[in-house]
Amino acid sequence: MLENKVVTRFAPSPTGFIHVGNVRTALYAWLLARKNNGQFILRIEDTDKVREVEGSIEHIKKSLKWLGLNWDQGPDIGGPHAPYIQSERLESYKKHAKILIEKGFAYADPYTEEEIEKLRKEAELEKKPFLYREHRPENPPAWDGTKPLRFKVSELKRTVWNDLVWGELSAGPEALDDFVLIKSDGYPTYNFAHVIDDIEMKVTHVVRGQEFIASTPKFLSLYEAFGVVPPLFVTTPPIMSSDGKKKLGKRDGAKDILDYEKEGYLPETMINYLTFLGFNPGGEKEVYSREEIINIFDLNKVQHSGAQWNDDKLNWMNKEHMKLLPQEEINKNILKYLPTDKQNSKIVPVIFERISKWGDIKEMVERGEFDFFFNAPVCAKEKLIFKNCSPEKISNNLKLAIEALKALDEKDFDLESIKTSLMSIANKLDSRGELLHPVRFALSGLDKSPDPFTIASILGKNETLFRLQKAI
RNA sequence: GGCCCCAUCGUCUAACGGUUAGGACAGCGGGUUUUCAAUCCGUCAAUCAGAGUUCGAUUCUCUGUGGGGUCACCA
Repeated sequence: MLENKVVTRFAPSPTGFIHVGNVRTALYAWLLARKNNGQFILRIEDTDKVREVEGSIEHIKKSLKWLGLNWDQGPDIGGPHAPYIQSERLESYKKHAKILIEKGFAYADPYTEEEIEKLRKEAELEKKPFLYREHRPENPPAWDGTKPLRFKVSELKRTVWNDLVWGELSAGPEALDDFVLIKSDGYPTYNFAHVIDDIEMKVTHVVRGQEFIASTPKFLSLYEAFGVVPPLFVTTPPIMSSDGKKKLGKRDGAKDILDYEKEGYLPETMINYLTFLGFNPGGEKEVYSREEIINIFDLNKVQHSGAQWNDDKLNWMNKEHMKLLPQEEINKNILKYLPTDKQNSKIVPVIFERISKWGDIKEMVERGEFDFFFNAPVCAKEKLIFKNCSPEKISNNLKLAIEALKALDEKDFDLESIKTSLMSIANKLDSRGELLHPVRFALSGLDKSPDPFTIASILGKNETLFRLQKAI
């Protein structure tokens, strides 16, 4: 029973942050595990000590936690196949390397890096693909750990395998070569380590990006050498950058996933958006909760081609998810992004309808878009004028507004009453703007602002009358 | 360049071989309570090309074209 459980993993290398491309692969692996009540493993692939970046592991864990991609086995929490950090599993790789040597599937590489580079250049000049196995040494030295250990391809054949997303895939014999298993520094290569780990950790579904399709024949030849049935492969399509048509990567400006948290996107949005970038369950619904996504997720409906990243759609989707939040949650978040001197709960609804992510509030505050709620604006005279009305007419209209508003009781000074009151005057004019524009501008001092009724209801009776009077 | 993969509106995508090729984002136009935002309504917009199979092809086959991936002691 337990043996049939779906086991997936996310295996990042600690070379910095993870971006949306990495996250989506992790997400699909997580969804697959959750959908099948399986196990999701977090494994750290730190076999390249040169590229390793301090603090990456914590940063990656923080990213996954923010997104809610919880793992069942991994660093810190452990599990039946601990440790989950490759640099702590070197003994295991060594053990498996020896098995391969004994079986005649591995040998020490006697060449220096320079010599190999030379052979590679020669092949390039002849316009032939470089294959190490064509230069395989006849009598390789015993492996003492100081030379790279290479896999020995035994059978050159066409490799055919099945992928749960793409269906049947294949590659010719040129995809098979004597690749390095253990580097001269003693660390295993990705090609070797991840296969050993996947075997030992009983991973059933290897979810990975399509950049690994080309090297799959190598992985399969390794499984074969060990006499182990390979796991199922689940290959995800790439996410393309929004401008060009390149696969999104750090070099093309892919952002740290935690930047999206800083900008005020909801984790639910990222999950929803990323799932649907390369997957669609059919139907017209697009906004889904995390639980709904787990239910509808289906490998058969994963796309095969790359999908361009689109910030507009992401923003739209984030707004949709924000609308689903309970009111208290919205209030709390908006107040969190407002400086202490501007934390007026009355302006919360006004702010909410103008943002698509919490971080927008910060920018609006920086642009001073809310200052008029707290300090009376200085109004340029000519801007009070609506179209080609005379100053006298505007002044007179403002007086009418003041009288009408004065008539309202302080307790009734709410949005509806103000609107009714002012509209009854405005409707009698040639154009409503002759009244509404100057009132709005007198209250806000801005070309773009909320409507006059809303502003007045927030400012309150006294302040509203004061500003209108001042404008006259 | 070799090998592998992919191809529907600008973008993300839907469509048992039979639909006026649908939806969403963006764009554009309009309504609502001046403007902006929000919201509602409307609108523009696609099957890469050419053969073949078929009564019928977005869908199946082949070729071409275009795009992507990969060819490390990186993962």
